[in-house]
Amino acid sequence: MSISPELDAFDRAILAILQKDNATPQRAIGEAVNLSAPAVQRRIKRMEETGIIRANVALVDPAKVGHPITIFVEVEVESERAELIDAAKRGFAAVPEVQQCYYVTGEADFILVVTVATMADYEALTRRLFFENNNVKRFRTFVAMDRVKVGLEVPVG
Amino acid sequence: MSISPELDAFDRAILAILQKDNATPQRAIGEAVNLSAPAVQRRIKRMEETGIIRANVALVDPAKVGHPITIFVEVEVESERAELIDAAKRGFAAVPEVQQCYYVTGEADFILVVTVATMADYEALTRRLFFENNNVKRFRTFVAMDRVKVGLEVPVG
DNA sequence: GCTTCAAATGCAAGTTTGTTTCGTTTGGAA
DNA sequence: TTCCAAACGAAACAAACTTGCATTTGAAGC
Repeated sequence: MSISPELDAFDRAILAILQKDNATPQRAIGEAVNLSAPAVQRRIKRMEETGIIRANVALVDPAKVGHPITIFVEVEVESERAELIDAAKRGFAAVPEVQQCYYVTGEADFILVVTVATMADYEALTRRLFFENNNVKRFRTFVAMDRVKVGLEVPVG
Repeated sequence: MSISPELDAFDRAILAILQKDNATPQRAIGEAVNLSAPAVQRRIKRMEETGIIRANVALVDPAKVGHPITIFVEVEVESERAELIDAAKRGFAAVPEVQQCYYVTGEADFILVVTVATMADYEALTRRLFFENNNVKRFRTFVAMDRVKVGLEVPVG
């Protein structure tokens, strides 16, 4: 499929702006990178089509919508049989409170980022996701006291 | 400061849409939630002003811009003196490759999410951030083999 | 029960932004 | 040098956002 569409300096400059604020008018982007608005528009469209831009989204402050608690969970599984791992991936990904889920090497198998309203909710979630799951050997919990830096920005410079 | 401006069902429905795609026309949002476009626009504006919506951004596929490797790092510090912790927070947050940084309870003090082009880059980063930092006692690395679910979406239902 | 007032709404006009068209330029390859 | 494909900018066009205004709604006070 994708013929790795080789980004030039214009594309990178545009991405840097859009990763900070994708509501920036194309005219303004154009002025910033020395390109006309249509040129900017065509490049953005192409990057969306090729999947370089995965999505355009609003970032919501979790605390202000009733989810003040962010938690990291390291999960260790019993068996790494492909079939069971896939099931675990699907299971974790399907839970809205699980914001992020990574399958990792090292002393754990999965790392989850979870957002909840109360510790009671987290406790209920652990029961559902871990205690009632035969393939989960053990898990470790890290509660965030400070979300020092939160984002999904990728350096493009 | 903010007198938590109490979200109603309309606001939540709008947020749910914007967290998936903030390029959705306000008219379309209006149809989905049974409100006129101006009403939608005013609610969005208010949520942006009150900080419920933190930002509007494009999500970029790291692999397609030359950062195919995502790594989690658990960092343990020597001293938890407020001054040193603050310095660590500032130091981590200032690094572009550090996409996320949380100060946590538990067996570690910080958890970082790092995005790099090569393991050599990561190795160089560890030298800079950890080995050359007297307050870092130890760190553990987890390399992501699969980014099962990646986002910052917060449940609002 | 009636009045009042603040907040939110919808419609319609006005403005900004996004998109398409089209002719031109640019950089390579034949 | 010629040719061709890709990308560009200016301008016309379409769509979306924004504002003003009159109306509705709901709760508090009389």
